[in-house]
Amino acid sequence: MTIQQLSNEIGIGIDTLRIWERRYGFPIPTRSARGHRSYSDDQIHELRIVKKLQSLGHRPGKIFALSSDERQKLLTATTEQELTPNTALQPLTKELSPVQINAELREQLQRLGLVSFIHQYALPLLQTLDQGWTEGSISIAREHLITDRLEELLREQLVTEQPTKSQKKLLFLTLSGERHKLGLLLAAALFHAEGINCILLNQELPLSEVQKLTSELQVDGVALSFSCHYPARQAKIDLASLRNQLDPQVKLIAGGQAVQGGVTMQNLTICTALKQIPGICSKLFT
Amino acid sequence: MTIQQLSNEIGIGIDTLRIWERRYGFPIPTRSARGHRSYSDDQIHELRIVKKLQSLGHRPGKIFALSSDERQKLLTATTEQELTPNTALQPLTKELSPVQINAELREQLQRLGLVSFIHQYALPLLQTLDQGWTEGSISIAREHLITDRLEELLREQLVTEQPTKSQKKLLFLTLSGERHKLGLLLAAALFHAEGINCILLNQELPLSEVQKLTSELQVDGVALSFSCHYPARQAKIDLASLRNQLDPQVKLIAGGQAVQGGVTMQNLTICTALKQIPGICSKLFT
DNA sequence: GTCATAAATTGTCCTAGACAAATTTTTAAT
DNA sequence: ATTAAAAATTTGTCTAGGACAATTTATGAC
Repeated sequence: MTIQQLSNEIGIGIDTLRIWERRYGFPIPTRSARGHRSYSDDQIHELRIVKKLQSLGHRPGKIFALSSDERQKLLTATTEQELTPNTALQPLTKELSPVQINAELREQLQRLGLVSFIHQYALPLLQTLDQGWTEGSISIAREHLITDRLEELLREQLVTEQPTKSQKKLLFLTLSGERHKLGLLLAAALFHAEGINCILLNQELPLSEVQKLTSELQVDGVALSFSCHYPARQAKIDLASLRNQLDPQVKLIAGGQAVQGGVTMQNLTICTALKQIPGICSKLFT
Repeated sequence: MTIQQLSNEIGIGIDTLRIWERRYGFPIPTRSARGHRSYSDDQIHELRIVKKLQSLGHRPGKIFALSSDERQKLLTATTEQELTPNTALQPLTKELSPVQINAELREQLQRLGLVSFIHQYALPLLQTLDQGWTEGSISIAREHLITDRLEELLREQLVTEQPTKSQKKLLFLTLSGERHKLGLLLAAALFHAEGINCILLNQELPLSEVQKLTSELQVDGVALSFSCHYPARQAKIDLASLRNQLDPQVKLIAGGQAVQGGVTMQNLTICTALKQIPGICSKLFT
């Protein structure tokens, strides 16, 4: 596997991969005849764990000082505590076909209602998938499959259930370079449950286009999500720029790991947890 | 705008941007205090046009030999001929709100049926959007918005209409690095119309995971899409590798610009146009 | 005209170095 | 001993210029 492919695959920059090799001596790939790097499956797997540990707050220096086994241990140690065991999820993560997955998800949604479904079912499910990947009991393919079905179901909710006659309209989007949209979707679903008219953009949008769209659609606010992969510094800059471009009356809401670290600004609402959404709603729109 | 952001935004590699500057003298960005490149809005717009021309088959050497105006002319000249004017589309591309766009799309779908909707409405619409962007009459934001609603509608069709009791199951996916999924979605919708049970993955999948998923889901075939942004060489390699990994009984179908250039292989079906889908269906599954 | 060979074009990789932002450690002061 | 400022370390992203294989175009022989 090429350095380019690897970078794409696990979401670590090419420059970063090279400098890790130079500084920490890992990963050291084999070289092709032309001297190009070629990574093994093992190295890819190791790097996934490294990436995971990093996003959990550990720094490269420490991560690379550990052996492969120690890393694995650290990973389970770090994630374990957060797990809320839920036996109801077991079948979903194991044997069901996509049709059955769909059926199961829909049934749970019916039973719990949208809000409880997200908090009591979807979030634990996502945690379990994560945990399962850590343990090696769930393949990436399966994780993607289930996440995909869940996304589909939630997206459907945004369209089909007509919101109550709230005049409030919110635009949900991610900026170019932010490929993680699940968090945004969950947030949108919860805002939807609060009676907000939610417009969710699946495509990533250049910063400069956001203003055009908000004025064209005459929305009352814009909600953005910045995952841990988005440079926190950049998120801050982007939000400031956006706040500047937008009409002061348009609310600006940001969520995701990259904005947890004390981004503060006039006229900007940071959403640190999905639980806050009802509160944010009533604060902004009443 | 940073070189990294620019690269993300328009889909041209960082190395490529630098070497274009070295070789062709464009774009030459201003430099920050530390010597880092900083691109202007004009340059970004120019580069979008360059990218477009390139994907239309023109080579960089020629593109960069032209002036800005000449490039614009060449672009309109190249795309113009393909346009099938359709006045019915006009309102959609101009003034409607997302809710109205949704309504309009749904009405057309109702009226035409899925297959005709795609051929007679969706494809011309996408062409018009493209054309509109070229002329500068449609913003990127609006293009994304409409594309997004269309995607949503089509994706819905795959779920809601239960396919007839065909035993045939097809998995539709894109490999890591392929971010364009619209073509795949259109194809899936047409296969769906042929009575195939279509499982569409929204997430990009590593090559190595595809085999696991096909065997786990026991699908009868896998369909992949490779847009013009995917390196054609790589697509060929990936397909060969995949064909090798998969059970010979599992059909392999590939589409998109990157596989138009004479990729041939045992037991691989190349789909060069959406019109071919009914034929492919009957050939593979009867 | 057709085919093989040579030349030009093009994108991606290479090395090695620099530096700012963020974080940690050390030092100084109360 | 706690806190604050200063120094050192860590980390990711940028820089430059070079190399080369894959592809496309031009040249020449038949």
